[in-house]
Amino acid sequence: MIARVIVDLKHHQVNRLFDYFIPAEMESFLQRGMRVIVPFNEMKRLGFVVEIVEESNQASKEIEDVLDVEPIIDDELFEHIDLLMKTSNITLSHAFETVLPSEIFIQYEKQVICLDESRIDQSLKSKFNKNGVWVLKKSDIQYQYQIKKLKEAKIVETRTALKTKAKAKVIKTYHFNVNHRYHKINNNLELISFFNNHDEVNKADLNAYGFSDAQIKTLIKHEVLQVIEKEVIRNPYSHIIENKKDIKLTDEQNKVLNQILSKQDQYLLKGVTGSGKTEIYIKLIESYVMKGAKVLLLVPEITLILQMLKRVSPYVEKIAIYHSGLSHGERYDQYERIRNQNVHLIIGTRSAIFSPIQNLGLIIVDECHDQAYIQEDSTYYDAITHAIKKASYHQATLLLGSATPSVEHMFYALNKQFRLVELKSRPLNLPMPKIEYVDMKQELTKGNTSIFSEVLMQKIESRLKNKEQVLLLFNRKGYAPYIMCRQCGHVPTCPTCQIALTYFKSDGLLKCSYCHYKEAKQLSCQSCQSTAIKEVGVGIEYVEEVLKKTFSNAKIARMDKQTIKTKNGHETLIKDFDEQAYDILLGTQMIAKGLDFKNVTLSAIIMADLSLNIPSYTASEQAYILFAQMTGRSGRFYPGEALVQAYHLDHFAIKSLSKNYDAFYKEAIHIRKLANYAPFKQMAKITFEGEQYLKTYQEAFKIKKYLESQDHEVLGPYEQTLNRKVDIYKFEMVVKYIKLDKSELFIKITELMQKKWFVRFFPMSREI
DNA sequence: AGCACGCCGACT
DNA sequence: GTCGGCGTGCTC
Repeated sequence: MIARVIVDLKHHQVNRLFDYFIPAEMESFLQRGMRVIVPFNEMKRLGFVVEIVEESNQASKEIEDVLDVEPIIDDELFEHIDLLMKTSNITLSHAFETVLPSEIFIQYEKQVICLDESRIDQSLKSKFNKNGVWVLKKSDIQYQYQIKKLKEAKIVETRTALKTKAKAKVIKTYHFNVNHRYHKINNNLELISFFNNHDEVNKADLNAYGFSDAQIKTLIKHEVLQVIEKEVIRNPYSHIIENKKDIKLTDEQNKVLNQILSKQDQYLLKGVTGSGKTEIYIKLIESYVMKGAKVLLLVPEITLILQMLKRVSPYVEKIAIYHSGLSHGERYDQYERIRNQNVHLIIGTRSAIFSPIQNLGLIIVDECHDQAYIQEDSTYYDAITHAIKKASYHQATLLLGSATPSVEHMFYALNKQFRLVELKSRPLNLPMPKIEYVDMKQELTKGNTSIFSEVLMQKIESRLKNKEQVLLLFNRKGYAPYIMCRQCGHVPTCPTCQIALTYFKSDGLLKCSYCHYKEAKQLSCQSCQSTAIKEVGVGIEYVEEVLKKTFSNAKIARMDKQTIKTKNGHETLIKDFDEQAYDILLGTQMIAKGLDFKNVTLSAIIMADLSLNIPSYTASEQAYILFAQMTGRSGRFYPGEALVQAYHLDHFAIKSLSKNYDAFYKEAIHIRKLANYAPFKQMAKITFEGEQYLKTYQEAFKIKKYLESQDHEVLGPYEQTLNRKVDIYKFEMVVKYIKLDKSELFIKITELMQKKWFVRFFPMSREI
């Protein structure tokens, strides 16, 4: 028998199946989806069995080891892998890596084993540990020649050692054996009496009561104490204890709940901000758990998991948490709990969509408009697309929830791909916040040069007086978007991206917003040594400064990437603001995400224009979502107001805020239709990288011609200069299509990859 | 991606 | 003759 194996190496040149003989003793239990260790070109590697076949003329080596008792990849996961491979041109190894937790992968360690210590050069002796093993580090490459010589002389040998990243955590507990036959037991009467009151005791407790390790050891030796090993779950959120409150649904909420419960289907729940979507989630979860089905609840960000957990935990007994921020050990435990069907509810971020849930009845995707459901780095995927797949696979109900669905999801709902259910009002008869606009052009003619309009200042003042809270959005990081020398006009730029560096006052740094480049801000100009350096434009740090000057008696907090850097920084800030340790919370777009503050009665957007000037066809949609979510933070428990300051108030993303989502959608979908953007045409970006300018352009052009011959519209290729690597030229094009045969395109791309071009296909729209 | 091998040039 | 750098070719 032959196993067809994908080897854990992420490169297009080895992106195919390799055949291995299955040793007779493995034949009975080896299955598709299991992890194996295989010899591969002078090394040992982890592999995944994708297929088992009778014969192959390719195989020449045997599988060395099988790591699993049960397949770690089931049929469902293979389908997700398949979908990933059809979405963008990644390697199979990338796909496996994406759907599996990193803990089930293996770390490879190259070891040099000493065979004859006496013949090893003095200078190398310190490299070996006391067992005569030298673990090679990256920096040890310089010794490769010496090692080779030693190997030839049979003084050392090398091997690949494999290490797991996480294991089950085991604690030992001690149990008193009444049937022991230890005659000197009377020396330990104290200990015995201790066990009269305690059944199972762990070592730390025994030590704490004054029993020494030596004492314990002796008693174990004479079988007075029995050791019981127990696996324990590392629980990252064990400190959450919340009280159960009775949830009373409004008539509108009840109607929606019953609609969703009545039929297994895929729903889009559109409910205005503060309409109580979470209460519906809780009722749904309770109902499914009662039926014995499992529920998966996705939220866009790690920080929202805690909030959701606080809300949901009183109603569900066994909850697993799954996200990328867990430690190896924690994630391993949560993964095993899910696999062993030991939980009712899984709360997680986008990667949780791949968790191995059996008997799944319901998937909820909260704030489904959020871009965070799309992973854009090495492996592109849209968790919502996979949620649809997962729901179909399990015949589970899917519920996408948002106050502001993406234009595409709304379009699909209106075209019956999702069943649309709506919540149009807030409970407790609370009105939606009243929206007011301020034209900053007029503010200037009135003689107010501040970034705060007079109306806004008055409104903040009155909130401070009434001990109510204010949320302010200013969506630009740092202190100033760039700095300039007034003597010679020099602007510090990023050496790789060639764009102006953003100035961060609190760290005294200049940072590039495209790559990770940063440098210290100098007191004098690097070009002419003048000290007349001026900040140009405003960022959130500057706004904070002005705010503190203007309202010197108010307690003001700032929330952006910089201020929440510390662990729990975000959590602490939210908690403090909620407990009214601050009057005003100023933040970038992160303050608009899913927060529920009782005492906020004013939310304001300063310089709304900042969010509109992004070069993407979804810019207006993203801006509207941000604004609507932001204004929706106000007046959740007491009537509230919202204020929008901008220069271009006539933009529809701003104008429709005072109307409703449907007004925005109508305008947005009209523009999409006119410009042939998604959802009317699907869109994708293809990037080409190569060492030669002209050749790379030509190869890109060939692909363009090919796509055009298939009647697809192609924009570009145009050169990309931003964030370009040294000596690598980059071209980019956008293809618009209705139905694209990607497998044929990917084959062409793969051919280019083999010829040392680097080509990537990124979806820009969601295909459903 | 990661490994060995082979060629080349520099340095005893 | 040795050592290290880099390009090339292969992986069941």
